[in-house]
Amino acid sequence: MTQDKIVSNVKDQELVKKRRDQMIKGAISLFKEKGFHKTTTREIAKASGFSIGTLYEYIRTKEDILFLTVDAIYEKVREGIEPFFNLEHPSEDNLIHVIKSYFHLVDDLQEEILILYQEVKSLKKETREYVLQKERDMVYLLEKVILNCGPKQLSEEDAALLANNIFVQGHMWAFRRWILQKQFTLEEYIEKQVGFFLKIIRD
Amino acid sequence: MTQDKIVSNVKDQELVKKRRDQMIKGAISLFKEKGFHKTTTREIAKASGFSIGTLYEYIRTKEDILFLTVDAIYEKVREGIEPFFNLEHPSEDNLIHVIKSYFHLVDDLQEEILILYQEVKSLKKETREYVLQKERDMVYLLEKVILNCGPKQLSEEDAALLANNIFVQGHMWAFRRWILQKQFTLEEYIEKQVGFFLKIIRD
Amino acid sequence: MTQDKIVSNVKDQELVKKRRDQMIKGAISLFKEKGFHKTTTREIAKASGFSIGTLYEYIRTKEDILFLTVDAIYEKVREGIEPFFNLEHPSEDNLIHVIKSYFHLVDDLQEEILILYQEVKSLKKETREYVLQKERDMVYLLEKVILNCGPKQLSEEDAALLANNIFVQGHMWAFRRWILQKQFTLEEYIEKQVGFFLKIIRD
Amino acid sequence: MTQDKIVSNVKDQELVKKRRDQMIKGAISLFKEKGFHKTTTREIAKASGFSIGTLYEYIRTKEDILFLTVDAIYEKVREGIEPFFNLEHPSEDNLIHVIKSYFHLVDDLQEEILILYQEVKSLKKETREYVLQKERDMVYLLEKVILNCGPKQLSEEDAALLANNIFVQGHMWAFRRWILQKQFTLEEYIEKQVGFFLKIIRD
DNA sequence: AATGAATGAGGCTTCATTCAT
DNA sequence: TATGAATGAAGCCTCATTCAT
Repeated sequence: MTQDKIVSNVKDQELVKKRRDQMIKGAISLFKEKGFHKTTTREIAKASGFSIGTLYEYIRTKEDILFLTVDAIYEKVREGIEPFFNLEHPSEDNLIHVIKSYFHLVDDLQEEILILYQEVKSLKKETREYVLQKERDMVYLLEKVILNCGPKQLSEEDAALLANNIFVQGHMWAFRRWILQKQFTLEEYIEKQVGFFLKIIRD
Repeated sequence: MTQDKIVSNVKDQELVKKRRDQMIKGAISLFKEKGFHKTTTREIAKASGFSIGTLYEYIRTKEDILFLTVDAIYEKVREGIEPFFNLEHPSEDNLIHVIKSYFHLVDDLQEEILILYQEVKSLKKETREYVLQKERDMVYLLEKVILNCGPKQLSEEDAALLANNIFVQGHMWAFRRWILQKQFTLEEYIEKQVGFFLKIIRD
Repeated sequence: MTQDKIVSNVKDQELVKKRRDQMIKGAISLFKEKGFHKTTTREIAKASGFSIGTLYEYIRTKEDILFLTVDAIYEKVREGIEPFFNLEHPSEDNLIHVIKSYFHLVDDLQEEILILYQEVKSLKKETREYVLQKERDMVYLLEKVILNCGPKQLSEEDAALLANNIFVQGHMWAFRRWILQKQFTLEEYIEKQVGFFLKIIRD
Repeated sequence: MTQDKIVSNVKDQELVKKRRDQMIKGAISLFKEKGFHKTTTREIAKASGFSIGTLYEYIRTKEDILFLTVDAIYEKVREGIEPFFNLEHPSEDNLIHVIKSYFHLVDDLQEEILILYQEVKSLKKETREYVLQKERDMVYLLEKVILNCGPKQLSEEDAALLANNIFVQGHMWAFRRWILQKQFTLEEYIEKQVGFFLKIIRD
């Protein structure tokens, strides 16, 4: 489990979980506003509702907070999509439904997505690898559905690339909102992107 | 002109240009490695080949360096694509040529693209707007070509969205290289993405 | 209260008072020696008996230290005179006693007085106004006594000017010591100035 | 001569005088505004009408500028009073005339006087002694006149102290203007102070 | 477990002075 | 003589982390 990767002085595992959740919530709201580097540990402690001393009872370094935060965001995304996958009975309909749901999810988590794009680089190699694996897992899931439910049989490679495209097209709704959200509503955006996608996989 | 937005103590404009170019070169190589926040002004001065005092003769604050750097990257991209546009005689062939050239360019500028994704947020509103306008201009150019040379007439909105998709598909070659470059060579990636694109614009 | 005008990170108000008092003591001894501008914050921290980090837990900027210091000096002066005023029963005797005590006080606080003359200008408008008001209050007190106990009735304006003269004649014992203390002992100086003063207020 | 105490690279003595006069004029206006320490050598060069390089052709260190400036102010004061002394035929009338003229002079030179009070301390011992001697000389002159023209014979010591009082009462019109100039016009101030002075020396 | 005062390395920036032209 | 670009020591301040209570 993710949180086990971070050492805490406190023994009570439930408490650790609770405090870290407070911490993540505080950190996300601060990182949205000013980014990881411009946010101080004191600010995080305050936003989490406890003292700087307490903060350090539950983590070792500031980077630990970034890791917990980034990981939590990936979990939010995963939790937000997984329920929509019908892995037993894949179908184009289900695929489209998954994609649309994913785009709605990204719209909800815009700022969180931005944090990923800006701060993952600041993680050290090992933890970065760990969180990127989560992304890989999700892409792989989507790839499988694409592969199995297209009307026409796609190559694995095409499916893999299309899965990546979909993922990034979701993200770009967040990180290019300064241009996209001026021109499209979310629904328009979804319709168009799904439309393009269908042209590719059909026929 | 961009550099006029940053105040320098030095009067000789040629020298200012020269020193700032040294600076940008040094900064890019450092930002690639460790990002803006973890790079110190002293390191930038050293990498630029002059003293910290000299550095501050040519800028006012560290953020000025980020602005100059980000702006220079956008210029590199612009200079790298513009020559390929044949605006007098738009054609599908030219469009495909532009797109392929752009993907090759992105491959060359991978690290620079990453800097954009990670650090533009650290610019203050005004300068951020300024550089984003450059991106908008490029997208608009591509949009026009897409609009005029499709075999089938596209709507302006479709063209706009497709232009954005192309741009981001370029970038993602850089920012998702941990996943894409494991599965595809650059040429394969280009072939596939262009193939998808053609499916969309050709009926 | 004065110290409330300066923000501290530390919550314990007693501790804030204690640390700031250490700070003021250290700062005064340094400012006496080399003035505000030539004294570094590190020197002040060291002279105060704590680290630079701790120093900044109790103030926001170097100028805050100057304000605290200047204000403390004004307080020293006020505390040094006020007890001598017999406001219920004003009399020439009491007036003379006050003046003499004040001159002795100035002799004790020579260096501190010099700090006022040299550094108050470096305070920003608002805080400068604040400390000058303390001086005004003291002058006004003296003015009242002069007005009420002269053998001959003085005009308010004469009393006001005489109060200022007395105050400055005290200060000048400090800031012109290079000339006055070569020619007079403190007692001689007091006798003469008081003598002159009496000539003015008596007929 | 004063300026000989400061070394210059330039040989032409007339030029040295000219450039230094420009420099003093620039420096005074800057010191009035922001004080010696907050004024940079670059600003002084600019206000003087030449480059930082040229500035350093005429002085050795920033402190040299302070010395030249302070000395020039003392000279202004001296030149402003001396003509009024009638040393051959001392008289009370002449004395009063001198004092009044001096008070008017101080009114003209208020800001310059403030510079003296705030910055003389920043001179190194030797140069400080040098300029203070100029003040001593002026006081001594006044002392002699007081001694010789009183209706009643004063002691040398009384005369010396009165001379100092007059001098400082002039200065205080400048350095306590925040309180005095709210209550008195210059003429009222002069009348009152001269009135007090006459009460002391007559009778 | 929780607190928050203390620490000091290190970052950004300024500016007096020099020196090649 | 005049210029102004270059220098780097040094100043102010921040902030991640520790530790005694």
